[in-house]
Amino acid sequence: MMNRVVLVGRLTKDPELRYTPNGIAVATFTLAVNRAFSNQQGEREADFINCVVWRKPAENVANFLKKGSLAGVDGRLQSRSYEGQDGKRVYVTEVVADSVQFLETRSGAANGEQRGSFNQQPQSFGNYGNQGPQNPSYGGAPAGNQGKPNFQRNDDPFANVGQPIDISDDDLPF
Amino acid sequence: MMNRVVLVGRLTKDPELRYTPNGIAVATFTLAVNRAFSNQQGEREADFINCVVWRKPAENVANFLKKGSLAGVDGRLQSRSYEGQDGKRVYVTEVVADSVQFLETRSGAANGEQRGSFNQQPQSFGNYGNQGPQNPSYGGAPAGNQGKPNFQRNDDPFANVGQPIDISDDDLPF
Amino acid sequence: MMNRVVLVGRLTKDPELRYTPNGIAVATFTLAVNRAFSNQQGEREADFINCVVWRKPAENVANFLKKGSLAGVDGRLQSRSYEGQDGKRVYVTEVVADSVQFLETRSGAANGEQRGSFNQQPQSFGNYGNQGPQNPSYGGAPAGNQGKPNFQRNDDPFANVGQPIDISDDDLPF
Amino acid sequence: MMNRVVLVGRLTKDPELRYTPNGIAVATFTLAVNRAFSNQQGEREADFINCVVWRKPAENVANFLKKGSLAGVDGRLQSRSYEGQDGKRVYVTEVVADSVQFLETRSGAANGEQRGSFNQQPQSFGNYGNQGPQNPSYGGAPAGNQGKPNFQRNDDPFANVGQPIDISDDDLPF
DNA sequence: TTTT
DNA sequence: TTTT
Repeated sequence: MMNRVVLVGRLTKDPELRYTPNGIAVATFTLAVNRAFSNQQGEREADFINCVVWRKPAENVANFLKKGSLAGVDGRLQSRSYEGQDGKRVYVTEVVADSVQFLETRSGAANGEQRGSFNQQPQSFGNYGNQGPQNPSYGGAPAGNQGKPNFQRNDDPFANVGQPIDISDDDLPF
Repeated sequence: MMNRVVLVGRLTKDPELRYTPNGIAVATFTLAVNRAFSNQQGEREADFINCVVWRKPAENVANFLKKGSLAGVDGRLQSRSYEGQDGKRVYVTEVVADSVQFLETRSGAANGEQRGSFNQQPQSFGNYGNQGPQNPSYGGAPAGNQGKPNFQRNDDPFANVGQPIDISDDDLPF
Repeated sequence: MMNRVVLVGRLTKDPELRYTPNGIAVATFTLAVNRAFSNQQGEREADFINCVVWRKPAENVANFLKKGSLAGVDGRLQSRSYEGQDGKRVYVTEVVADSVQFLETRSGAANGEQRGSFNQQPQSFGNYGNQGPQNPSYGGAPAGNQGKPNFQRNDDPFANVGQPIDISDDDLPF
Repeated sequence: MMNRVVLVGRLTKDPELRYTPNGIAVATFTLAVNRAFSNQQGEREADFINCVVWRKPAENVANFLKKGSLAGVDGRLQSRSYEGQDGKRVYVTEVVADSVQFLETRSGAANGEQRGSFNQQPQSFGNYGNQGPQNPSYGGAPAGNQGKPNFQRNDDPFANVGQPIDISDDDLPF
C-alpha cells in the first residue's frame, strides 16, 4: 500500500552507524523538523523524527552529515516493537529512508566549522539509480573503503564505527 | 521545514471521536499499511500508523470510516510526549492528517455490509478548500447534527461520541 | 534533489504498453485526479496527469488496470521535450511511477464488470522489494506470459500489445 | 483525491509576481531538480518543473527567492490548458505550491552575493498556520508593504511588479 | 492492542 | 484527448 514520507530538518546529533552480523550498514539519526506554525504561546516548536537508513546511503550519511546538518529524507513510515527494559512491549514509529539529501549549501555545517570546498552543491545519497547489476556489492559486506569520501577530516565523529555489532538482519526492509 | 506524509491503508478499529473543552472535534485511528515487500520468512507485514485529524474532517472520519475501511491520509509527522502510567515520559510519533480520503469504491465496506448507493465514488475530507469565509463554523463548537450524513446506519459505532471530554487544546496544530 | 509525487485517481483510458528495442516494458496512462475543492462555478474539476512506468510494474499495470480503474501512483516528476509535428519543441511534464497500486476494492472495475474473486485486496506493483536477485528477469526481455494473471477476460484491451516497437531506451530512468 | 508533490531544487530565473484583477498575488517560477541518477552518457540531468504559488506565500517568494535559490515546494499537481499562439490547445502540467521553503542556509544565494545575517535559518512560507481569522487579509488586495521584508536590496528584481495585470481569477485554486 |  |  502507499506509504511515503518526505522531511527536511536538522540532525539533532551525529548519526550512528552500525553493521548487521551480515555486514550490512545501517545508520540512525533524528531529524528536528521545525513546524510551519506557532503554538498558542507563540513559539515555533519542532518535531523530532527518528530515521533509519540502510546500506550505501547509511555510510554516506555517516560520512557527510553530523549534528546540525540540514538534510532531506525521502522514505516510508515503519512501525516496530521491542521488549522494553521493564519487560513491557514498546511500540515505535520511525522513518526508513530510501534516500537522504545533504542540503548544506555552503562550506560549514550549522555550527560554522569549515570543511573545504567539496560538496558545494547539495548531494543526494539513495538507491534510486543503483538497482541491479550496476551495484553488485548491494547487500554484501562493506567493501573496504569504497564508501569513504576521498578526503580527510581532522575530527572524524565516526572514528569508532565500522565494526560489526549485534543488530538483527530481521530489521532489513528487503 | 518540510514535513509531508501520504498513506493508504485500512483502519484497524473504528475511529474514536472526541472534543476538546473548546468543542473542537478530534478523531484518532490507526492505519494498517501493508508493506510492498515480503520479509525473510516470505510474509507480507504491515505498518501500524497512528493518525489524528481535527475539526470537520474528524467528524467525517467518524461518520464514514470504520474498522477495515480503506483510507488515504495526507498529512505531516508529529512527535509528542506524555507522562506514562509509570511516571516515565513516553515519546510517540504520529501522523496529523490534513485530509482523509475514503477509498472504498463499492457499496459495502470491508465486511461486505450494504450501505446503499451513496459514496459510490471515493470522497475526500479535508481542509483544502474550506479555508476562510466559506466555512464560518471552523474552529467553533460542534453545531448539532451538521456533520452527520443524511442517512441512518443500523449500528452506529460512534453512538457514544460527541460529549466534550478532557483533551487539551494544546495539541491543536493551529 | 528531492522529487516525490503521490497521486490517487482513475485511468482515463486503458493503459498503453510498449517495449523498447531492448525489450524493456513501458506503460503509459493518464490519471484523472478529482480536486478536493470546487471552482467558482461550484463544479469539482479534475487534473489529468500523464504517467509512465517501466519494466515489471508496466506489465502489471497493463494486465490489471483499465479505463476507470482507481489507482495510486508513487513516483517522481519528470520534464521532457520532443520535436512536435510542426517542428517546434514541445515540453511536457509527467510522472514516472516507481510503483502503482491497484485500489479497486471490490470485484468489478468502475464499469461494474465482474472479474472473479482475485484481487479482492488492493495490490501494489512496484520495484520496492524486487531489487536484485529475487527478480532475475529485471531489465531483461519480456518473458513470455509470466506477467499475465491466471484468468481470461472476454475483451482483452491489450491484445495488440507486446511486440517491440520504436521507443528509445534513452527515456529509461535508470 | 490524493495529489501531493514535494520538490527541492533551484530557481532557474527570478520568480515573477503578478496580481489578479481582484488583487490576489500569484508568483510563478521554475525549479531545476537534479536527478538522483545519471543517464547512459553518465551525465546528471535535471527536471525543470513549473510552479505557481498564490497570495501571501507568492509575495514571500518574490521577496526572498531569486535565480539560483535553493527552495523546497510542497503542493499538488495541476493540469491546465490554454489557446496557443497558433490557435491550438496547449496542455500543461505544473505544481501549485501550498508552501515554499527557502533552503539557503548561508548568507549568499547561489551566486555568492551577500545579504546580511537575516534568514540564517531556512524559512517556510505557507498557508499551513494562517488559516481563518488570524489572517483577515486573505484573499483581499495587497495591503501596501506588509509583505516586504524589513531590509533593502541593492537590485530588486521585482521592482516592476505590484500593478494589477490581466490574470484571470479563474485560475485560483480556491 | 492491530487491517484485507 | 479525458475518470467516477
